[in-house]
Amino acid sequence: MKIEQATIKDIARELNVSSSTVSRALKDYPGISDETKRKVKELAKKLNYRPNAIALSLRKSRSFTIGVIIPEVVHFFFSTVISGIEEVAYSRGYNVILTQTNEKLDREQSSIDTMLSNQIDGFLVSYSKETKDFNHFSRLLDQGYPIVFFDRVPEIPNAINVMVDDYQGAFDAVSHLITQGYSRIVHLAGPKNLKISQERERGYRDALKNYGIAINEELIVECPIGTSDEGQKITKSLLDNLKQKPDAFFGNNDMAAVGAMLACKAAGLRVPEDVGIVGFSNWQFCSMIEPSLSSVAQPGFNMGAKATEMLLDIIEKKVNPEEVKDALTLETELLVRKSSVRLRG
Amino acid sequence: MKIEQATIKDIARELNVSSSTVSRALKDYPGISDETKRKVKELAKKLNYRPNAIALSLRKSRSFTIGVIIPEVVHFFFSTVISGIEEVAYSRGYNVILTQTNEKLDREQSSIDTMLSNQIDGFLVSYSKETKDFNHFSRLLDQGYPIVFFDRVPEIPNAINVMVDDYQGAFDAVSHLITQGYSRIVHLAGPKNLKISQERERGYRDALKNYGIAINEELIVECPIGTSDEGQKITKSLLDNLKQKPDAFFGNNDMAAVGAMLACKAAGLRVPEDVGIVGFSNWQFCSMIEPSLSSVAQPGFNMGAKATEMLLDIIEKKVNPEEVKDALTLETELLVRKSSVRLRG
DNA sequence: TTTTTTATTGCAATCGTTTGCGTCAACGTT
DNA sequence: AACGTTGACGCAAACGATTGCAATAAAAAA
Repeated sequence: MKIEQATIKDIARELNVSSSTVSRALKDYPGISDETKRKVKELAKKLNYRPNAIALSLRKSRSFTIGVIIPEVVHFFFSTVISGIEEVAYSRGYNVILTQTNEKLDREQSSIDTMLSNQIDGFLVSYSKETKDFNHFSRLLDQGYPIVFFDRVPEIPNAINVMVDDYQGAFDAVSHLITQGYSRIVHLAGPKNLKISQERERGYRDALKNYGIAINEELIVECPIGTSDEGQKITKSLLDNLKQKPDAFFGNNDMAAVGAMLACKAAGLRVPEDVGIVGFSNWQFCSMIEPSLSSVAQPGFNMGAKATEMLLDIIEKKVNPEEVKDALTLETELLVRKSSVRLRG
Repeated sequence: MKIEQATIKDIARELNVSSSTVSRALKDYPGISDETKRKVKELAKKLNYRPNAIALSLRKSRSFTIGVIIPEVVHFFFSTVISGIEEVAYSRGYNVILTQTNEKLDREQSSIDTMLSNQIDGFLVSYSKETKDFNHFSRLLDQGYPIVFFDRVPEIPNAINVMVDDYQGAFDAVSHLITQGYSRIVHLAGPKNLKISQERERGYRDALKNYGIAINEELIVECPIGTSDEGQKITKSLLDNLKQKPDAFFGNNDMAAVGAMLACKAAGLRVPEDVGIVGFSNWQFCSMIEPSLSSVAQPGFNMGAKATEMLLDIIEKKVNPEEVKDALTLETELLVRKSSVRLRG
């Protein structure tokens, strides 16, 4: 049988005082004699008293819990973000309740509902690929619920967004490929409705423009799923069908880039001599494959940490959400490895 | 300003009935007139009423929340486990609150404390590498708290454990290497205090014995950290120092195995012709590297799902913890890829 | 018409904690 | 001796929902 936790009432009864006294004694409120405080604390320790956070939540209409909504846990980038969130939340005394949407809108909706029921103090969200309409978030914002979006951020009024500089990251990656002498650069793009995909594509285009290279729309291919299989198939079909063979691939993510690498190898092309490849996200495996994959590192941990700091600051009213800059952009870092270097520095 | 949620009282006041009536009407209790039910439900919908789960928790001493304690989120295997946990918990109407210990015992302790404060209904835990003593868990079990351990499971009375058959997985992997003609097989072992490490080592030893190969203790090396860097360094020093060069590596995990692969390549050895390599866990990158890495697949999602099913069954008293088998072992699957095949099938 | 039944609803306690306000005795001041 | 202070504590309401036990009125039975 489950042994119930000792409560303030138990302590009060045992000591023949009122619960108010016990409560105040435990918190070192003035107006309680040292003698009483001593006795209360002693008994509390002996009974292994633990305040009931649920009762506290009810009283204060605060739960010291934040809700995290992400597309998928099994995703290196998101798992690093979670790690950052967890660290900050823990150190500031908050709990994290987590749900993954599996990229489904209805899961997103219902997760929000149960979190609201659970009186969470704020949301941290990266929305699903299915989400094209943001009314469910706007409504929450209007009602004054603190929300901080990260990575996948919506363009709606009053939203507070933490993201990486996808544009710059892509721009850097493609510029790097160009300076390495690659010029017919394929972009394995992401889903068009995600702002991050748009930004990365924009960075790709601008880098080409910047070096005076004409943009060939045939070289921009959407990879909606984002697996290495998909990248492999798409790359193969490009290699088979394009008259002008491409000589480099910039992947919207690392999985697609690896797919491209495998397809190139299978086609007898050497990486990086014949084909240069750069990915995005810097998954752990980038440095473990042969040749090692250059990639744009996103500061996942940092993003989670920053987003959480910001959310908690808003919750604790340390900052006014109206006054906070509506977007915080974190720097990416291009990690140049073997897959994209054919000139000696 | 945050707009407060409508409560039962709000509905009651508006309709000039008591809160009891509203409560019963909402739940279709008998003894409430259809007319009243209609009006209550209508207004509830209009006010966007959402039951306050906190109040409910307080009343019922149940929170419909389970606590998950894991070493690290950023770990492919654990993230798949989380995914499985999340799925089952969600579908059965439970919330998941998550903490990572970062392999620290004190984090483990304090996570348990805050979870207890939050009246969670049960624990799902995979303990930290620092944990050598299980009193904090035994105490909880004695008090009747439902706990299900997964992957890293303790050997304490009454514990309910879900694990993979590490022994068999290791046995299969090493047997496979032997039948491929490798015989001087190194085992890059895990931390000695983890049962999973012990089991994998036992599988390694028994496989060798089974084929009549003498066990050379020099070939069993502990890799306490478990990164690819560590694996690489250790492998290099083995290659440099052993008189009898090893011809295969069985890694306690994939990272160590990849490290071994890189070190071998760096030493001019060919994989799999000169050296065979098998890892453990089947991380995503296994199929993306060259040569692709053979590995023992652990059913992470399934493990998370099973453990959660079991925990919720206990919580909901669908099963009696005394009667449940104290251990559930899931099958592993050896995925043979290029890194360990030098004989044609 | 009186009594019994039935349908519908309200009261109040409960879960554990906090907190504004009141109480009461002991003490100090003039 | 009468008064004001002060120190130490208790009462009771509140947070939101549930639920056993009345309570009330209307309908049915006698």
